[in-house]
Amino acid sequence: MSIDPKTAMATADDVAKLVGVSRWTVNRAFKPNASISPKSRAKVMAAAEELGYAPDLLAASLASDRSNLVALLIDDFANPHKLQIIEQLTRILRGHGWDTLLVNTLNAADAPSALLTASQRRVDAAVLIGVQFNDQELESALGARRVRKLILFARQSENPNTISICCDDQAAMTTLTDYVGEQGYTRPLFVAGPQTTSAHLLRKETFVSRWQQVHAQQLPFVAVPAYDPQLSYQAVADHLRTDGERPDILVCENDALAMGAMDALRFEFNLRTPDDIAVIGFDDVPQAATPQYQLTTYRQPIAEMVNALVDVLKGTADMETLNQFSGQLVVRASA
Amino acid sequence: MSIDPKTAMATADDVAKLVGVSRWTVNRAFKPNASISPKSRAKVMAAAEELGYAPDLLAASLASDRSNLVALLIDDFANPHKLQIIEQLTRILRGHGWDTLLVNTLNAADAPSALLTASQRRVDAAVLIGVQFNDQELESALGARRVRKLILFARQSENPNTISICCDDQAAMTTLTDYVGEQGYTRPLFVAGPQTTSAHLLRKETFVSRWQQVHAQQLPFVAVPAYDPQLSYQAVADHLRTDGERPDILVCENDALAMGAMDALRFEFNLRTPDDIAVIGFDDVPQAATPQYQLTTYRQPIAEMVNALVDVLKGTADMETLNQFSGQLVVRASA
DNA sequence: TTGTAAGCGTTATCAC
DNA sequence: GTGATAACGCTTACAA
Repeated sequence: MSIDPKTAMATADDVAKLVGVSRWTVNRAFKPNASISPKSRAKVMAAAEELGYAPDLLAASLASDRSNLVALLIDDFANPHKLQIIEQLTRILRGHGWDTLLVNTLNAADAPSALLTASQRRVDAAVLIGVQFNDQELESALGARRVRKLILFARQSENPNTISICCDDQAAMTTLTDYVGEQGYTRPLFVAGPQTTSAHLLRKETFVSRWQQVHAQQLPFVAVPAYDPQLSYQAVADHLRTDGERPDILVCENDALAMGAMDALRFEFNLRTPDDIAVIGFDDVPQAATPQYQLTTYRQPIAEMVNALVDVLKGTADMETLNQFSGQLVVRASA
Repeated sequence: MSIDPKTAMATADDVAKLVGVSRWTVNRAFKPNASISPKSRAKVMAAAEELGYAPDLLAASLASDRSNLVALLIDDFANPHKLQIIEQLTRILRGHGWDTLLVNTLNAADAPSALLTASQRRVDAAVLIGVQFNDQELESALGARRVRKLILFARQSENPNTISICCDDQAAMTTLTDYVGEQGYTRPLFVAGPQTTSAHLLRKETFVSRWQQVHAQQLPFVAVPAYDPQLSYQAVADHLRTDGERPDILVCENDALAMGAMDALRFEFNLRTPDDIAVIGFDDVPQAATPQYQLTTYRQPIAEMVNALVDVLKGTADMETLNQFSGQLVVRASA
C-alpha cells in the first residue's frame, strides 16, 4: 500500500561518506553556481543517484530562511477565470523554482487564519487572488504581519503594506465604457459582484461615473453576492422581471457574471444577444470564445503579471508599474 | 511595500523567557492534548499573542518527520471538473490540518520531476489527479521510493504500490451503458479522451464490451487528445463530417468532452439535443446543470472520496473499499 | 577548491 | 505538570 522506504532517506552525510568528501561538497554539487570541480561534482552526483539522495528542502528552508514557497489564497472557485490563473501561476512559478501552496480560504472570516498558516510555513510570499479581504482586516490580521510579502493579484489595494499586481482597472473600464457608448447603447445595466470591499466596487464606480460624465444619466445595477454564473443568472432574471425599463446592454464586472446573465436572457426571457440585449464581460475566460457566448470582454495580461510576480519574489521588480498593466478589449459578437 | 518584520520572528524561546517557563511548556500550550495546566497555557498564549509568536511548521516538520503537507499533481486544467476537485480537496484537507501543495505537471515527462520536488518537501502523500502517468512510469518513479504515499484520485491503477481512491468505473460505466440501451438508442458513438494509459482506456472499453455483449455490434469512437471542450468540439465535428452513418447518441468519457461535443452538434450542424443526437457525460460539473446543456451524466461522490483520503493520511482507512465508491446517474434532458 | 563549527526552531524521550 | 538533552538535515560564515 504505502511506500514505506525500508531504509531511512539518504542524507548529504551518507553521500559524503560514500564519496569520501565532506558534506559541504555534496551540497555544492547540487548548487548551480557553486565553486566545485567538475570531477567532484560528477562523483557526488553518481553516489547521490546510487543512494537515491536529493536535498531536503525543509531543512534547507529552515537553515537558509528561504522557502521557495508561495501561498496562493483563493476563496472563489465558482469563477472559471480562477482555474486559468492557477494554471499559469503554478506553471510559471515552478519554472522559476517556486512551489505553490494552495489555500482555500473558505470565506472572509477565514482569510486571517489562512494567512497565519502560510506564515507558519515561512512562505516567501502570500498571493491573494480574489479573496474578500478588505484593507482594514488586512491591517489587523496577525498572519498578514507575519508574512514576508503580501501580494494582491489582479486586484487593486490602497494598503501601503501590500503589493498589488494588476491592470489599471480605471483605464480598462474607461476603455470599455467608451466602447459601449460608441456602439450606440443607451440603457446599460451594470451587473456587479459582491459589494463588500472598495476593490470590488472599483469597476462599477468607474463605469458609473464615466457614463454619467458623458451621458448625464443615472444608472441601475444588480449586485450578485458571488462571482458565480448561477447566482448571476438568478439575480439578472429577478431584476429584469421586476424592473420596468429594459436595458439594451448588460455591462458585467466579469465573464463569470456575464455568462450567467446571458444564459438568463436566453433561457428565462428568450432574448437574443446582442439583438435584444447585448452583454459585455471582463477576463476573457476560455468559455467566452465558444460559439454560444461569443462574449465581448477585456483580457488581462495574466502571464505578464505572473512574470512580474516572479520579479517581485526575486526582488528585481519595478514597483512603480506593478499596478499599471493594461490588457485589451476583445470584441466578439455579444456587444 | 513588503511587510518586513523589523524584529526577527519570535521563537518559542522568546515566549518562554517572557513567561518564565521552559520552551517545552510553550510548545505544549499549542498542542491540543498536551499535559499542561490551564493556567500555564493561558499565560503562554497571552505572551505569544503579545510577541506575535506562532509555531514554525518548517522546524516542526523537520523534527517530527511529519509535514502535514500533501502534494496535488495536476496536468489537466482545461477540464472544469478539476476546479471542483481542487476546491473540495483543499477545503476538506485543510479542515483536518493538511495543507496542499499544488503542482502543475506540465506533461507526462514532467511528472517524475514533480514527484521528486514533492518528496523533497517531505509531503505526507502525493495525490495524482488526472495526471497522464502510466503504470510503468509510476513504477520507475516509485523506484526512487521517496514519496511516502502515492495516491491516485478518481482513477484506477493496477500498480500495487499506489493507493487508488476512485469509483468502480466498470460498474459506473455499466450502469450508464444499460441506461443508454434502455432509452432505446441504437447507434452510439463513443467520445474518448487521450488513449495513452490503460486507466484512460477503461471507460471506453467497458462501454464497448458491455454494448457488444448485449447488442452484438461494433462501435465507432472518436479519440480526443485532451479533456478539453474545444478539442472535443473539433474532433466530433470532424468525425461527423466525414463518417457516413449518423449516431443517435454521443457517449462521452466525461463532461468536458460532452460539452464540447454538444456545442459542435448545435453550432456546426444545427442539431438539437436530444432530439437529433443525444449526449451523455461523466462527472456532473456545474455547467452540466445549466439550461444550455441539461446534461445527463454520472456523479462521483467526491466529498466522500476526499474523506477517504483523509483516512488514508491518518492511517485509519479501510484499504479494501478505496476503489469501490459508487456514484449515481444524474438524468437530465440531454439523453 | 574544500573542510569545520555553529546555528536554524522545532520535537522525542526521558527525567524530575 | 514541567524541564533538559539530543537529534532533524541543511546553510552560513570562515578557515585551510
